[in-house]
Amino acid sequence: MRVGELSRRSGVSVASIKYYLREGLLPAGERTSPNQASYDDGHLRRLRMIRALIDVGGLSVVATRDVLAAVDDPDLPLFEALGRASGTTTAAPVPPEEPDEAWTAAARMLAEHVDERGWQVSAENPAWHSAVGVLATYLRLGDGDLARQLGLYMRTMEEVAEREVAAVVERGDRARTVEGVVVGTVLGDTLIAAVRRLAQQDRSLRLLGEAPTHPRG
Amino acid sequence: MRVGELSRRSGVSVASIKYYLREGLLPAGERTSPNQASYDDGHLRRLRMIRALIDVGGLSVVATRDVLAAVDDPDLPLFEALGRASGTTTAAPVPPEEPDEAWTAAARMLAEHVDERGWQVSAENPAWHSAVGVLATYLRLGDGDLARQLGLYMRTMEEVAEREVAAVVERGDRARTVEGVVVGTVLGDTLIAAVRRLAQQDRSLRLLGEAPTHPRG
DNA sequence: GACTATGGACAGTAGAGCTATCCGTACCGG
DNA sequence: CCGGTACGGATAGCTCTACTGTCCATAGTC
Repeated sequence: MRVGELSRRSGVSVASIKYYLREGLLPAGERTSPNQASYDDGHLRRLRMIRALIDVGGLSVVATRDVLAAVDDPDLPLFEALGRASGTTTAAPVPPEEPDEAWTAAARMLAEHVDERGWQVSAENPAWHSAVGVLATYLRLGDGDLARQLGLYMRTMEEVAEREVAAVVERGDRARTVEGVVVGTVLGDTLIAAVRRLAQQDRSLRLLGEAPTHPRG
Repeated sequence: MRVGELSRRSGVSVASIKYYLREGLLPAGERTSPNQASYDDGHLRRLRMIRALIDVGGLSVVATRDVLAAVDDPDLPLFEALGRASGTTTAAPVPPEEPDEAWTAAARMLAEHVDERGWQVSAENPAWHSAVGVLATYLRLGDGDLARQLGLYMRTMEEVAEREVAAVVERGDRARTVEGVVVGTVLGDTLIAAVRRLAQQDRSLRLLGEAPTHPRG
């Protein structure tokens, strides 16, 4: 198919498709003549992924390109590719330019919890810095209430990750698997956040007795 | 204190403070003369919250303003204020302009799970649309793997919310409580996402036997 | 052969989030 | 009370992101 059809079928404007091609998010089409090209279902698929990562996952164009590059690299271990999606989540706090008191305390706290659960994680995992940064921010803001929930979050996310990884193991095709994992990881953040809000509304209703303004349905 | 000290103590430039004042994120200082004002620890606190919500929580300036307005409104029920923070998370997918097949299927799926767990949530909760949007996106992208994890996410988030709400119940001061809840909710998303990444690395290591490139320490 | 579509290059745009400048007044040390 | 710095308020400007529009020469299409 040509670019017009790709645009119609994906709902993405031709101008934007050209932009994604320029920025390296979308591979070039197959040349049919020195200045003509044709695209296939792979391009359509990729385009839909791009929009999902940007619109739903909230990634920037650059972050999306990097994630997709990791997906495309067949030499990258599966969860290394996933790791590339790590640094791409919602705003990572400032890097440890000069670790202040809060940062140090936060790092110690995380390390203790991780050791306690026996997790094997690398310090290079951007998620590590991200977690420490959030913890440090919360400590700076006052009481360590969020910090006290860290154990809870780790316990529940361990179960979540266990099942997510298990679901991946029983697969064949590497390319499709990686795609699914990356999308699941990035979109999963948004889904989990939304589900958390729903759960909070339900629980607050039960525990605080506050009535919802409009029942669903 | 005057604006210079506020700037020094918060690490936010005077220009940015003026900007936040203009945009209504930060209340005006107390007038000491027709064109002079003084700020207190409340302003400093608020300023730190603003930076946390923007830098760590990833909220936009406008979203931050709205969340803070809800925090300041003493008539708003506690978890109604929290609900205001809902629409502010990472990128909500397109509103249901014209509910296509995927959207309808996603909505049905969510409704079934919610009914199954007996959650009481309102359709006005922006998190509802957000969840449906993510689910629909995943369905459009291909297999419904993420969708199959929905039950897992709901089960685990129910436990998380249960404990978060319980932690809030045992409090007194409304203003501080709301602040803590909002910060905990928004920053919690980032923390949970980071912890999920760490857990995924650990579990993938155990289940897939992929060695981390650099062990922590 | 007229007409539309295309690839490629590049300039332009809109919005977000600041940042800089200016002005007239206020505070502060000497 | 005088010079210098700080302040508040208003407005203009800047940087970055994510497109969008225009142009041109060539390709495909009826």
